Parts: sequence; C-alpha cells; structure tokens
Amino acid sequence: MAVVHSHHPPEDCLNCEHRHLRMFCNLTPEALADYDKIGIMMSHARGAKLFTEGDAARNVFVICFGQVKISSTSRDGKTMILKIAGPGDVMGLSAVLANVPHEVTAEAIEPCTVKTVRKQEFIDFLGRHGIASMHAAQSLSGEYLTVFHDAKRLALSGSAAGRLARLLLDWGRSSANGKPEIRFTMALTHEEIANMAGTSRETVTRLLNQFRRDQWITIRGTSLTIVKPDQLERLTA
Amino acid sequence: MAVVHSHHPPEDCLNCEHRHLRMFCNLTPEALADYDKIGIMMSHARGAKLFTEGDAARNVFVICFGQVKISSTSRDGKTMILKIAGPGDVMGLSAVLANVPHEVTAEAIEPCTVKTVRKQEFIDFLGRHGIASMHAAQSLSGEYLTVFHDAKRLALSGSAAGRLARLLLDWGRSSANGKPEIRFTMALTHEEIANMAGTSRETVTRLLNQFRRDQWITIRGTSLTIVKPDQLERLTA
DNA sequence: TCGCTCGTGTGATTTAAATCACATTCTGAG
DNA sequence: CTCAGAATGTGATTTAAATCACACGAGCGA
Repeated sequence: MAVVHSHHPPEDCLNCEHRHLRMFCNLTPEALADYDKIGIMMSHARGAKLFTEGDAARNVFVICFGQVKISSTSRDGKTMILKIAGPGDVMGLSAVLANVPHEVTAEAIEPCTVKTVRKQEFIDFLGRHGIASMHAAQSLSGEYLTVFHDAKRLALSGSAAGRLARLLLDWGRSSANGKPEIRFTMALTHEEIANMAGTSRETVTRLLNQFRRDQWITIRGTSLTIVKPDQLERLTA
Repeated sequence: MAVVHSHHPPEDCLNCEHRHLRMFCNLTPEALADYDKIGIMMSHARGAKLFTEGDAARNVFVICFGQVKISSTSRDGKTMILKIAGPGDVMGLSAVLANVPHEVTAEAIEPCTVKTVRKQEFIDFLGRHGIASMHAAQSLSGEYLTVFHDAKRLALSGSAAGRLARLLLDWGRSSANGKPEIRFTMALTHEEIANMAGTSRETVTRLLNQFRRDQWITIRGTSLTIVKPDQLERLTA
C-alpha cells in the first residue's frame, strides 16, 4: 500500500509546507532545525490506511499534503467519521503519548504526503525541547476540543436536522480559515456525511434537499454555499 | 459559594493526596517541590460550581478530595454529563492551553478540596519544567480518550440499552482501579445516568429494572454489582 | 455500446424511544 | 413525626428517524 521513501532532505524542508503548521509554528530555530531532522516523508495512495483502529501506536504523523479521513468503527460495522484531516494536522499523538493502541483509523482520501516520526524518536524530541511539549499539549487540546464538539453534537442536538445543520456550519467556518466564507467544497458522499452527523444516508439526502428547497443552502456540483446560516443555526437548538 | 483559603502549606503537601496523581506522579524532586508551591487550596461545598461553560479559563484545578461533576449543556437545556471527576483529576487544562473559554461546567457533588492554580502561573510552571509539559500532554491524552469513548458510545451504540450497558461496564472497570471488580457504588440518580448515557430518565429506570429482572445486575441500596458482564457486553453491539 | 456499480432520490413501513401522565416510595428538613 | 419534594416505577401515546424497497442517472471499464 504505502509507497515510501527517502529520508527527509533537511534543505528543502526549509520551505516545506509543514513549517507553517499549528503544532510547531513558533519553535526556536534550533528546535525547528531539529524537528526537520526527525522522521521521514512518506507518500500514500488514495485509499491507503496509515494506521488502523487497534494497531499499536508506532508513529506520529504530520500531514504535509492531501487529506486523510479519521474514523472509528464499532463491532457491528457502524462507522463514525471524526474529521477530515488536512495539511498541518497531527495524527496519532494522543495514542503515542497515552501509550495505548490507536483508537481511530486514518485513511488517505487522496494521494498524500505525510511526515512520519517513530514513537520514541518523537518522544525524545519532545524531551529535548521542553517548549515543544507545550506545543504538543496545545495541539492535543485542539484535538480534544474537536472531539468534544462532536460528542456534544451527537448527544445534545436532538434532531438529525440539528446535527446536520451544525456539521455544515462547523464545516463552513473551518474550511474558510480566517474570514467566514460560507462556500466550500463537499467531496463527500451522503453516506460519509451521514457517518459524521450520526444519521442515515437517506436522511442526509432528504435533509440536504429540504435545506435546498428552503433556500438555506445551494449546491452547484461539488461546491456548497450556506445562504442562510441563521436558519441553520436555529435548528441547532 | 466557594469558601476559600490559606496558601498551600508545602510541608503537609509532602503527604498530600494529590501527590500520587496521574498528572505529576513522577516529576523530579525539584519540580515536585515547585509544584507544591504554586496555586492555593480551595474548599467547595456540595453544589458549588468551580467554573461554568463559557467562562474565561482563569485557572487549572486539581482535585485533592471529593467528586466533581463535569457536564455541558445545550441552549435548549439538555445536559450531557461527561464524567465524574475524582481525586487526581485535572480540570480546565485543555481550555487553559488552547486559550479558549471553558467548554464544560464543573460542579462539586460533595464537599471537596481543590488545588487551584492561576492560568499564567501554571503555564510558567510548565515552562520551567519541560518534563512537566509532557505529563500535561499525557494527561490531556487521557482526557481526550475519555471524551472519545463517550462520543463513540453516543454515536455508535445504536440502542439506549447498548449505551447504558456500555456505561455500566466502563464504570465498573474504572471504579475498581486495578482488579476488575464488578461491584461499585452508584450515588447518581436515574436522571443523571440518563444524561451520561444520552437517553431519558424513564428509559434508564426501565432498563435498569430489565437488567435486574434478567439477573444481569443486582442493586442493593446504592451498590450495584454486575453479575453477567458478558450479557451486557452483547448489548453493546 | 452495453451493462455494472455507485451515488442519489423518494415513498411506505416499522420501530425504538421520547414524551406524557400519573402512582408510589423514599428522604430529609423542620 | 409529618409533610413536601425528590426519586422511582409503569402504562399509553406520539413521533422522529431508521429501515426497507425501489427507481433513476451518471460514470466507467470491457
């Protein structure tokens, strides 16, 4: 599956995308140089699994290019999609630090490049640079918040409509980093959306059309625009 | 509400309960001594709110004695109880590190004593002791895992029965730290259990009795014993 | 071009569980 | 002890949404 390679060439890392990432955006230059030295870059094809729920956590991953679907599945086959991770997102950190197996599955949904750092190597790095530990802690806080909101959406937004509305809103806000653009691309199937909203595929289809008929959103091809955020917000309860 | 007081006397901290806590169990002696110096001890009466959802995160709290209910409420009044925190649990860490308002409400469900450390004081402490940052990160990983499991329970365990079963099982396992005791005390009302399982009070009552009739659990007073864990497990799906 | 699978759209049916509406039993404050 | 308010128990009713069961079009490899 994974088509690997090449140790990370420090030079071109100086311009590498992973540089402007949440996690290590403002390390000291030395720490940053050190960071560039650890781990290797790996490329994965669409559909490749970076790791699977239950696997021992052997690496920490930082996405440089591409998108990765983070999900979890129950014994009876129901899938919960937690998020679509993109460049800058760190994967597997909590499992590595808590020293437990991966609690989620990470699958490339498009060809992607990922910085891959062996568990111990990463921990050593954190040990060498105290400040980096704080960044890691902050990164985890962010992750925590995300999951927390998911939990809240699932538990409290009584209706399926509410959950879907919340999902779209959250989505619009995050995809437009910075200014609250309310247009974004939805390269997901209704099935996948259903898995994120904790509902069924049919319900997603119906609701999406409902929203469209009510003129709250418009869909052109793969691009979705939220026309009446306030109306969606109202459903949220 | 909060009846405060007295700066933390370092001497008696040497035997203090918070010493053997997950977060800072194996710091260096110096770091530990430093830890004992920061923050103050506060006592709170049953029902007191340590902080409320939406409040600016001004402090990090470490429970020394007592139990604290961690919950979150939606606009329409539905409550989700995330966990009952006990001695050793750290509260407010993610909000402080992510620099966002508290996302949950913490309420004492019995008289309790809590080490309270001002935000900046705590961050400075982490800065002084790089290794402590890693412990903080690990603590967050744990929290993350908890919330993650909650989310999973809510999203994937299709039936109310499944969610309740899972809750009881998780509960039994955690309350018996170490050996898998399956007896534990349930000082919670059906209403509160419902809020944790994401269901209604009536359903909890019915299911609990159902389980009892089927001899899967027994309840004597406030003590609950899981007799047939496997049967409950089966409901989990 | 022909199928084939996949994603989507929509009705009809079923079902789990929330809700409503009480009765009963604890529990603790005065 | 007594009484009021919680907490619990249980039926009847309602409802949201899952499920079932299709039809339709679009893309794609053979």
